[in-house]
Amino acid sequence: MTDAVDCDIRQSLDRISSQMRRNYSESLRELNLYVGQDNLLYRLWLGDGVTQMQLCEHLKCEPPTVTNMVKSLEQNGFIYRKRDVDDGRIMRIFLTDKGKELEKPVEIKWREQQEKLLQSISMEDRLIVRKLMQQMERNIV
Amino acid sequence: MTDAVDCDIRQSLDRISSQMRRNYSESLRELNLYVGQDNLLYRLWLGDGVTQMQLCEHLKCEPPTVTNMVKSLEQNGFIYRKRDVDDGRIMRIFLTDKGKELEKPVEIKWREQQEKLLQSISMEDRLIVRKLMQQMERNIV
DNA sequence: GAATGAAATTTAGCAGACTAAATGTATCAC
DNA sequence: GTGATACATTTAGTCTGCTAAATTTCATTC
Repeated sequence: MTDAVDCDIRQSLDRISSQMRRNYSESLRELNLYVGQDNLLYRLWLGDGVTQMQLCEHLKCEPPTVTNMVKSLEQNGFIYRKRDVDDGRIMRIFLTDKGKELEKPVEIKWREQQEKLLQSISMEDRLIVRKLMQQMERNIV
Repeated sequence: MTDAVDCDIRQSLDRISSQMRRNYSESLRELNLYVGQDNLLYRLWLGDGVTQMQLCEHLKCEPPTVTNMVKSLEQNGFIYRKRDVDDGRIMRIFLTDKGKELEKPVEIKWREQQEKLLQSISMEDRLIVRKLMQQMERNIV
């Protein structure tokens, strides 16, 4: 019995996150963004001029992944890169106007998807789920 | 407030599933498998000779993804493909001995990861989480 | 039975994600 | 200042995942 529940939770988690990814992907394509790029831009909306290593930490991914994402976003005119004047190893990433303009529309898409995910779940239940998911996060680090 | 919780849940979900993916990936590399291939093999352990379309449905992904996964698994000697005798469009996928031998070791890895994810969470809470996640699954289809 | 349409798979091309290895730059010790 | 080491980024190559379009085979309809 224990096993069945455990297994269901893992698989359920998997199905939810991959379906969410598909939904976000589809939704973000309307803004000419690929899924994941929104999260990189989000870090820049909080304040740009950030290094790629800082983006790595925020996105929780490896440097080559950031290199590719940054390249793609630059080619599409959402950001630009500038080498640091004091430390030649460092690339600093900045938003273009086109990149800044996406903040509001992306926020709307996020809200829509979140509401869809949690519809018909009460506030109490949301709090419980959040607490337990935070525990899971600590468990798997 | 509502927003904050919603957002936390979405992001938490994201962090958990990507961390889980990393953990599974690392764990499965010891068996010479890439993450996701275990799930394809699982379908074959239930019974092989399955078509690629059936694998699509099981993995909930698109045909080209299955083509690539099957190619990789075939090259590594875990499975082989045979064209259906009655319908020349269909490829049927079978396990090799090497593929069959992975069932137990993969099951152990799954159990390990699941236990890690849910440690220190009570049975009641697990049931609650499962119920709410099932609701989320229905929400986002 | 030839043409049309539907189904299963593949190809090409792109994105996120990874590892391993290379490059370029900075720092620090001697 | 030269050499060793550490750090930020890039390159090359692989995998899962996708879409769009091509291919092959089957089924239907006229």
